[in-house]
Amino acid sequence: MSGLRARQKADRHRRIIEAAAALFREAGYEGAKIEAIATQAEVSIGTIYNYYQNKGDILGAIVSLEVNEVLNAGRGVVANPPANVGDALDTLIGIYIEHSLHYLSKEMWRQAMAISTQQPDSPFGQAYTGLDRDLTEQISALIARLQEIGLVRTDIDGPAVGELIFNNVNMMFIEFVKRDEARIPELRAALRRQNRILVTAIGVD
Amino acid sequence: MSGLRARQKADRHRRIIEAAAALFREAGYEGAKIEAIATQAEVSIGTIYNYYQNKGDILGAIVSLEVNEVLNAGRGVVANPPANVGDALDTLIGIYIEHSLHYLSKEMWRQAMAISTQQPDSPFGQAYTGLDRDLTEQISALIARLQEIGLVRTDIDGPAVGELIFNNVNMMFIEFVKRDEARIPELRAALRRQNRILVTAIGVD
DNA sequence: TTCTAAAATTGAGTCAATTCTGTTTTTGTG
DNA sequence: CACAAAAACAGAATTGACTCAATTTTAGAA
Repeated sequence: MSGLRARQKADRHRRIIEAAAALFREAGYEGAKIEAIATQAEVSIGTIYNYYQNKGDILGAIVSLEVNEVLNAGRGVVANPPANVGDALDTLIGIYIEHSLHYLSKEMWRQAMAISTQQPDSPFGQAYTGLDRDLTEQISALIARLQEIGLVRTDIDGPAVGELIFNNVNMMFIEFVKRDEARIPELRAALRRQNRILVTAIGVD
Repeated sequence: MSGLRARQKADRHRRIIEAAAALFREAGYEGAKIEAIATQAEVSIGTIYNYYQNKGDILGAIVSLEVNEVLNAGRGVVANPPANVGDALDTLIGIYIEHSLHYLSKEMWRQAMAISTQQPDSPFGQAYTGLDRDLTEQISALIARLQEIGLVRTDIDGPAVGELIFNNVNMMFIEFVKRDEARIPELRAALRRQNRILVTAIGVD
């Protein structure tokens, strides 16, 4: 049977993640001591390190859950985009931004981003890079879809536009999480203003 | 006299920075122990923490030196840009990128970027945000200059274009320092390809 | 059921950043 | 030239992430 051991393992994974997520929210990333996570998850410190390479990887697991939800929500927009380039971009980006603080606080995002640049080769660092790539591709897919529909000129460099847009969104999002007082509506407005330039450049006349 | 104390202070600052810069390069950021920096700078551990709030701030001081050099070098291009929008952008961005690894290794950049997102309110975090803003403004200034010369349409949103370009450059640079095997020529080529879209959008016909 | 190898768990111990408190140096005043 | 207050220094003590050797649990063969 692959039963007992596998079940216990999955259960411990879940308990660790839940305990960590709760403590990260309550006490912040640094404030959540490994010992406290271990106690709350009812495992020992050593066990946590058997499941995750380091504290950052625990946060990484939580971030992946969130970003994958965002990607999923984005699929709907790519399949059925609003009939206008500006609105299409705004809708997709809006989904990214509105979902982003569902499970993760700004402080958790800051930590996650920091770890992913600090240790790009760690499991989490690579996963994070992969998620960024998936998001970029989703934007590129939207551009391609808009080309099919005839809303975007077919002679533009789609992938390059996708990268440009994602990089800008990502950087704006980084600045957003760096300032606790920054608000979502202002972020979206700034992005619309920036994207307007691209919309006129790539839209059919 | 405000002499002795101030002179010793400046001297200690310099010794700490020099020791840290040398050790960061040799051993990497994590590998450079505070104790070793203290020994090499001929001060005690406590004194280092009297001068800098934490290890990250020491790195921050070094990064500021580098970025300020880059900004300085950029001024020349803004004052006298090449007579072509694509080349002007490429020249300014080229200066940024080529200077970037002069004093700082990729590993040091990664750490610096990580710390600036992790602790946006620390002295270094704020300084880093300020440097980013200065770079954005320099790009916007170049756009404005190109508008004066008549190379860029005057009906476009200059500041928004500046932000868009800088955010993209910055994000590409982050990805560049995250991969040790990434090379400068490829980075610059990718940026040219992305900027081409904007160049056609904002250039006069 | 009993036994053995493999897998998983445990928590005391290690290591390095940061803090804290007592000591020394500098300054400026009488 | 003392001397007291302020500033700076020193390094031992603290703290918390992470390691590792010893122990416990599980799987499955006999």
